[in-house]
Amino acid sequence: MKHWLMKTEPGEFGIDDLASRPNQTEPWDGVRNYQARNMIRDEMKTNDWVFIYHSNCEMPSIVGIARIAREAYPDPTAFDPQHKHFDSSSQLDNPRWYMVDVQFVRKLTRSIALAELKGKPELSGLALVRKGNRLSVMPVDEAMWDFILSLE
DNA sequence: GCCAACGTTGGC
DNA sequence: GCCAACGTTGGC
Repeated sequence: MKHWLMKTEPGEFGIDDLASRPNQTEPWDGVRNYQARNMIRDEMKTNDWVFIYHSNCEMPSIVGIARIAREAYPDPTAFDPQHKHFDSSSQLDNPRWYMVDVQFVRKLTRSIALAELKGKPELSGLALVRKGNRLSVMPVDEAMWDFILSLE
């Protein structure tokens, strides 16, 4: 069982939006970064745990927990010329971009801010706290996962 | 294959 | 809104 962190902008689609979806589940479309794509396509498995992280907002924070509800399948928004995330180089018979379905589990009892995470030596290896990090999907060591939950 | 230009991410 | 960091593009 792997552990992950996935970023989302609460102004676009936040943890509360996820919780209010049918089955509390949402296709995590729009990932257009190869490193993130490779993890989504090749490594994420059903029932893997996910931290939901709010980025690009007043207080960037880990806000909740989700699980992988469906393993990788082609991201249809890449095929739709009308869509914001359209990519003409992704072909139906050779999809370039993939997505998973993510299901809400629970919100944290308190949001844990990036600023707080940055101060923890236990998390120095976490990609999220490293300067210039732009990955929207990243693995989280089990030890770090447990440590972050202990801050709750 | 190099690298400058450009676009995007995302904290602050 | 600013800007550093980083990824992608495309000319050569």
